[in-house]
Amino acid sequence: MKTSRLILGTQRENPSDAEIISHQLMIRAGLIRQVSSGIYNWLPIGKKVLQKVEAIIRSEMDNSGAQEILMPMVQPASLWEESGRIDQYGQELLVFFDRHENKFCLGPTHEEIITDLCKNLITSYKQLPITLYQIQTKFRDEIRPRFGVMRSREFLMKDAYSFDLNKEGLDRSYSIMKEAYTNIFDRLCLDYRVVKADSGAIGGSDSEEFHVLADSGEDLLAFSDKSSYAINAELLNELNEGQDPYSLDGKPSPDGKGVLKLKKGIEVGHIFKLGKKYSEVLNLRIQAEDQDIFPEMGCYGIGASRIVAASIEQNHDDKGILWPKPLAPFDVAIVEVNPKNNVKVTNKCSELYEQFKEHKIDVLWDDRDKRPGVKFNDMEVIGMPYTVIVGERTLKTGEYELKERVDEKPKLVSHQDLVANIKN
RNA sequence: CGGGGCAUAGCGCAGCCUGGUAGCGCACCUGCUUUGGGAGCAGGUGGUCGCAGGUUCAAAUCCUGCUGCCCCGACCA
Repeated sequence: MKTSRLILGTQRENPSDAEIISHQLMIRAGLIRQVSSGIYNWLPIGKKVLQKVEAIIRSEMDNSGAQEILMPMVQPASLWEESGRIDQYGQELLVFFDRHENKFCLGPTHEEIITDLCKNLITSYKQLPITLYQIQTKFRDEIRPRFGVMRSREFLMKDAYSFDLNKEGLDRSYSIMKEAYTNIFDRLCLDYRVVKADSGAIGGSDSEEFHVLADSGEDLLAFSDKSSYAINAELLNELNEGQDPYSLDGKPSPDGKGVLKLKKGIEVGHIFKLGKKYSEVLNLRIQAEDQDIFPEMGCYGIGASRIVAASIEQNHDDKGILWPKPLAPFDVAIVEVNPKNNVKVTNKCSELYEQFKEHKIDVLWDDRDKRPGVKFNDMEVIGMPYTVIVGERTLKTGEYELKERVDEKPKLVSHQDLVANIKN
């Protein structure tokens, strides 16, 4: 891709209404533009990053044996009435009517739909265990959307649902999914923690949250300094009858080992053991050997769009985003210095551009007739992991200037090392 | 929903108090000069001043109502 054709959408100034760094940078780097409160357009660069996140999630989900499906965003409200959640969810559920005056809602989650689907799809216990997942747009009419895509009303989510014959099976499916989550967040290069959590409106028994550590996080997490004990402070607080969560700092850990330390986290994943809650209420009955059973269900969510913001919270400097390589929108940028001055420079860029493409390196060639500083700044704010600088200065030497985003200055490398470095 | 703030060009803002031709910087377009860290000069494009009503000869500006957006709180797989 050449920048002369790419809709970059970078901006020099911070938007006045963005408070946290990831929101500011997502707009300045041209990842998103706001449409309405909590509703965003994803521009080309942002969409590419989002797709990288999706691809990692998809590959680990597939690897775990889960099967991808796609469920509708629009759901009949009758299913929510049947499950009893229409009142429980309240106004966060966006309800509307079609031309026949039938009541529908925009799906904030899909337990009802998937359970209903499986009523016809799963005809025998021999088909269990099964885990189905989708990556899809959700809508929750949040009381107060904020911080860009961090807490938006419309957002991209991976949600998975497991069905097992019994509790032991559910434990297995749950731990398989937990392992898949660990792989996913590792590959996403996030600094995260797994904590015990409140299962909230989804219901069920055990539940754990995956939190990206960041000062801008909206959740308070408590960790023991001597053991692996970790819990959402909100939940611990409920157990301790509503005291100030911050007062937990320094208190003895409930597991008796060490004292509690507090940190803020961004919830990017949540896994639940639902049990029979939905299978019973929606009457998902499956034939087993000697009697019908209600399968033990689990559900597993990951906020894909939120991960983009969370990654930026952990990876930025005063110049812009510092994407970890697996998330970067491109592998490398070629900055062409003063394109109009010297055809040889352009020819060299063209040659490199083709070579990168042959090596399956996703390359962005900044061929714009702009001053070098403008290009450097643009490539830095969007967080290109590598930039090759091509200008008259180094053209003759036969070496290449390769600048890593995290480094102050470029280093001179041979052609062979250039490709090797970028692919590493 | 309670409290606070904002709404004027794609972005950032001034003008409003004291009514009288809608402005500045950045971005964008054209030309010339420049060229290794956000260039200079000259010319240019782009606005129902959030919406509706009112006062007035005249409203971005004064009055009333509404809407949208942001922040704090409550809430939140």
